[in-house]
Amino acid sequence: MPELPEVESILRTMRDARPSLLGRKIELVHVAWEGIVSGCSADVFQQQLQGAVVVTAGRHGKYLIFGLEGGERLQGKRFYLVIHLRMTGKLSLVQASAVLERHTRLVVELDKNLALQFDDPRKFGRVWLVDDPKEITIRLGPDALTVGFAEFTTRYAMYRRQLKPLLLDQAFVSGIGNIYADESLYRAGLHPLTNSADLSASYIRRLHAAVVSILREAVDVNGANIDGVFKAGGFRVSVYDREGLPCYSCGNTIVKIRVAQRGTHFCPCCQVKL
DNA sequence: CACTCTACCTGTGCGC
DNA sequence: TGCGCACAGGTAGAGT
Repeated sequence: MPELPEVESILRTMRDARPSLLGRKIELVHVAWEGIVSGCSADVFQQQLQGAVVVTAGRHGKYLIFGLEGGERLQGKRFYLVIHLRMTGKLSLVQASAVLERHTRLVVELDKNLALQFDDPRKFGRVWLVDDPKEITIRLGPDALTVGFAEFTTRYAMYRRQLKPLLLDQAFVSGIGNIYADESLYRAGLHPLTNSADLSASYIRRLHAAVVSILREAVDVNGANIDGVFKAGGFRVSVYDREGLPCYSCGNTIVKIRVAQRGTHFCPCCQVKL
């Protein structure tokens, strides 16, 4: 269940660790399951990737964005490989000789005897080739890890809806998933069913601070966790998946409800409905 | 705009 | 032990 911190962790591994994905030339592309490719056919995807060099690596919300140059697509012009891991996707930089796993959907073979391998048991993950990453990110709000208070407030004012689905809405702010939505609301002391229009300015500030601090802390502990076992990484959850267990703060029992078809966990004592 | 529901998928873990 | 089924959740899209 990669959310923003897990994707950031993968990005840092690919970009900053040795060996790095940056500078690698794509030699061969093997699409093991065609449904993974969005926006063009698997054949076109393979042809256009082959020969290109990875020159940049970035992220917006839960989307990984790799800049490419060379190859057969629009000679001389940079283009982009965009990857979304959705629920169960796992991306790793492996030795080219690595044995495919049962749920390997895509292998991008690189020079230096490396390969980028995309495993995904549930086939929810997707990859795109685009001329401009905005084709994907135009629909997304600002990245939740770095969004400032002013922009957060401006965008917040565009909606009046329950806080839980608002936080999950990638058009509002991008990168928050079910786990960190619940954790952010707990830290902010806000009930998930509270309507966004009912928050005072100080509560909006508190919500922003909660979101950003939770994500930063999660990024920090995942950064220490290099071997690709993610889930919630080293982050210690306070409410998520803790139904029936005592709240760390007040000792009352954590409750689970369904909000917008999602499991939603909160402390009925610490989280007030305004 | 807000909301609800469905589809996409398969591994897991429960009740019986 | 095994069967059936609800459940997990990110996103798109359709419908109210």
